[in-house]
Amino acid sequence: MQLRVLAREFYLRDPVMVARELLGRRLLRETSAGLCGGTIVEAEAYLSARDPACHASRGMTRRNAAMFGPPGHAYVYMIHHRWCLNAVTQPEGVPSAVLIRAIEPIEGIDLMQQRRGTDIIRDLARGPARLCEALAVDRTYNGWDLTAGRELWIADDPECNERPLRIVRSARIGVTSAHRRLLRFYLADNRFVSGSTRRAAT
DNA sequence: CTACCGATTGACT
DNA sequence: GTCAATCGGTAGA
Repeated sequence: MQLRVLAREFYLRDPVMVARELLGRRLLRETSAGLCGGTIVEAEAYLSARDPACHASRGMTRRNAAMFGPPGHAYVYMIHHRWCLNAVTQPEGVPSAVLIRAIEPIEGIDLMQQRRGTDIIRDLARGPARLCEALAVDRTYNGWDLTAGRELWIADDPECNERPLRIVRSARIGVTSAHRRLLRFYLADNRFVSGSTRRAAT
């Protein structure tokens, strides 16, 4: 089954909308070692200048420059010596993005097990840094065009689009500022979601 | 140059 | 549930 690559227009929108709609889509990675990837089950929105938790809220630096670039490209950053993957949203110059926090492994599970050093499928890509390790994503993919449909891309999943997804909204994980904002989205009752699966009180 | 911090994880109580 | 590891990015001298 051929999965259709998500086009630039998908990302040319508010990051909240993009975060919600990335759930159920397929994140894929291909190297000489083979194809791997899975269904996105958890994502967070980071909202440009007015969001203190957004890396770009205090202007452009060498690190966050990709966030100011065109939508549909990757923003890869390091935190606590581990890599995390974002998809840049909104028009060029508006530094917003969606952090992809977890996938449910589907393709190339053996390859991901090898990269992660564990056989436990639930631990392969549950959390943004584990996800990057499983997919062999590092800073060389900062700025990568996710709409190119090779090496690292996101595709539609017809099966997931057929049925309505049960999406839960909560506060973002590890974010100390702007805790009132509920900008994390995940699939209800999915074992591959990281962190707390409690809804934030409204 | 040095000092501090963090969108995390894995180990441990 | 708690907590330390560990180092690139950033700000500041």
